[in-house]
Amino acid sequence: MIKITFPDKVVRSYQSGVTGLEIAKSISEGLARKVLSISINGNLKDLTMPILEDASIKLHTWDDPEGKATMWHSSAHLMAGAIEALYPGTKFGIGPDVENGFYYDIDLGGHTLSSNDFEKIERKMLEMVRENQAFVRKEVSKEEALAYYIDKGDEYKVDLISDLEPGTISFYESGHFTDLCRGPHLPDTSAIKAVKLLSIAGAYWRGDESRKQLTRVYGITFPKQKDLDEYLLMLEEAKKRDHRKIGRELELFAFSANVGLGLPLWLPKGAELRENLEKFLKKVQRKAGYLPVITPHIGNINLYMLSGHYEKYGKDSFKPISTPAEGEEFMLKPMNCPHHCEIYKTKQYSYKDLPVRLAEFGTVYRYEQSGELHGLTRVRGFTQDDAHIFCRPDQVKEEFIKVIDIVLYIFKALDFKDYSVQISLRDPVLREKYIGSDENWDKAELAILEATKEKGLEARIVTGEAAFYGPKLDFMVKDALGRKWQLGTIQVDYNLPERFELEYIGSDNQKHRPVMIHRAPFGSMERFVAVLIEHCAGNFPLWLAPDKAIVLPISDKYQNYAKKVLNLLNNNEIRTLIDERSEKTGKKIRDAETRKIPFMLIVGEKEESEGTVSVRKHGQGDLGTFSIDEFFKLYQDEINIVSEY
RNA sequence: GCCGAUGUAGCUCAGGGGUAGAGCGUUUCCUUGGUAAGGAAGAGGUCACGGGUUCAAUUCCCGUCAUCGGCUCCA
Repeated sequence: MIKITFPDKVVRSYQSGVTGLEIAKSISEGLARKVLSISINGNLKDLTMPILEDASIKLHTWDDPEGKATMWHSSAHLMAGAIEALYPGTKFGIGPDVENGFYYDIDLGGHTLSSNDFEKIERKMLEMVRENQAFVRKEVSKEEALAYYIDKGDEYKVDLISDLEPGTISFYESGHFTDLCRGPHLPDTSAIKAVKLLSIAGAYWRGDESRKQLTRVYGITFPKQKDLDEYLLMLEEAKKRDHRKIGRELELFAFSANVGLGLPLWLPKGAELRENLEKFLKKVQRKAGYLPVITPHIGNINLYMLSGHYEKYGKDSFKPISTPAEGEEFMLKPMNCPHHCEIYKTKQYSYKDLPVRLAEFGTVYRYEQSGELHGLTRVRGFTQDDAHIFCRPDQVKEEFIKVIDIVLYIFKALDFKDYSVQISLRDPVLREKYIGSDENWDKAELAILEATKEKGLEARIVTGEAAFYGPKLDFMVKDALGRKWQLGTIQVDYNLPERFELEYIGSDNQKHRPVMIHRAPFGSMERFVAVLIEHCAGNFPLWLAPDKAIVLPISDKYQNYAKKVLNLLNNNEIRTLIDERSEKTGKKIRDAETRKIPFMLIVGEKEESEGTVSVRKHGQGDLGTFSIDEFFKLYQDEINIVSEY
């Protein structure tokens, strides 16, 4: 007998060799029907795996991330089996579960697959589900595994196995399909009730652009048809929050082929929104001791050669601009850092002067690959809410923490709760990707790790994602469809100060090198606004909304009074519109609601005679009648909701 | 840049080898109405662009461009 400990600390005895499925059955038949996989001592395993020793377990159902993962991983095998049956000779790369479903990378030889083929594959998958195929684990030696795939002619699997340590390798067999796989899997396909293939894409083998491109098929499965229906409905709803759609509907921004790809045009309402955000951050930065600077949109090519940016990114930039002077070339500014370094160099600093914090809403231009452009989130011309902090080595941690505080304050003010934090360090192998000494890199990375720890931030550490001059701390927020975008970024840099020979005079009367912190709490105005739009679905908080109110006269007879109200509000810095059309009030309200204008002020005979307005709040309905002064108070109370930094 | 899909009015979309439709929006007129759509008439299209097949192409084929979903990249 062995002792099995459940998550609630209850301990029960079972025969040695009992399986997760048998344990589930011993609890209830209902659980046995729902259970998908098991964690044994914290390791995710097959339900059919015999448990031979005392263990702590947790049974996973669809309600757990682990249960979903098992279901989707098995579904990837199911799909691969269906594709192999339909397209014999297909070679298989990898097929993991992902956040929403699964994919499989396949090589169909000369055949091409398109979304028109999805239905056929889905039908085949469901057919295989009805056969109730079991997932059977087999363990073989590395040699046997290699022999199997060499014989099958699947070079991708051979490639994968070759990288594995010698020893036992597991295969999973379901129906006629056998796959190299660590597992775990469902006991059989019976839990899979609804199948939907979602999209098709090219994906480079092992994520390497120089290697062959495989066909990646994305899909998702559910234990109930209803769950699939709900998921598809959720996707439809998410599309309604798309910033590109709302940006057009609310007249915030646009693109023009004549102006150029990825070069956003900020329309009047979008510009107002952006300025509100800029004003907000400028106020915060003024309090935090930042000094505004302004630098040109172009810079001599030598500046970027000095910084190292040209060597690293020159070929991916807009081409240099030639001038009438022989051999003279300028670049469109791809980043602000070198300019700010030059500003630092215009005077001599004492250690007592540091830190110096230079801030600029700096517009930069980067020639992003055409396939990468995406609404406002990935563009070729954008404005960074940039600043560079030049400080003494002993000030790095404190300054870094202060920047984290600004980022967190902004996220709080905008109600961004669902963000993740990532620490990007250098790749210790590909040393040539970076400039500067290992000693400086170690110092910079340590500073970030310490500051993050001190702030209690739960950060994911990723090696190889650092900028070429220093490690980063990034704040990522998801868009409506769950795609992660990097917004706020903070970077520690010991290298550019060396390249630019930046100095300050220390208390020892000697020259010392300052440390530079690059930081942009929004990241860029474009991307931040995009994510903000998707976050609030265009229903901006009052302090950000481009237009605050609209006056709706009930009929033409009250136009004069309506205009009086309009002027009164506009003269009091409340951006207000008026709807003078000869339309019914219901229509005017409907249109104002659609335009997501925070306040609707309805005026008719009653209001004119009393000198009042009837207030309707966007999304909330009628608030009743207010004198103008009462409305001002209502407005001020709401606009002051943002707490002070 | 690469893979796949898509491209018809300002927007959302239908149609289909015989040169084009709806709703919303817009314009004009009527209507002067109290909390999410009043009525009528009109204007608006090189059916993305360039080739090819055909008596005839917006429709079929090829190419280009753009957009969308991914991959790669992201200072």
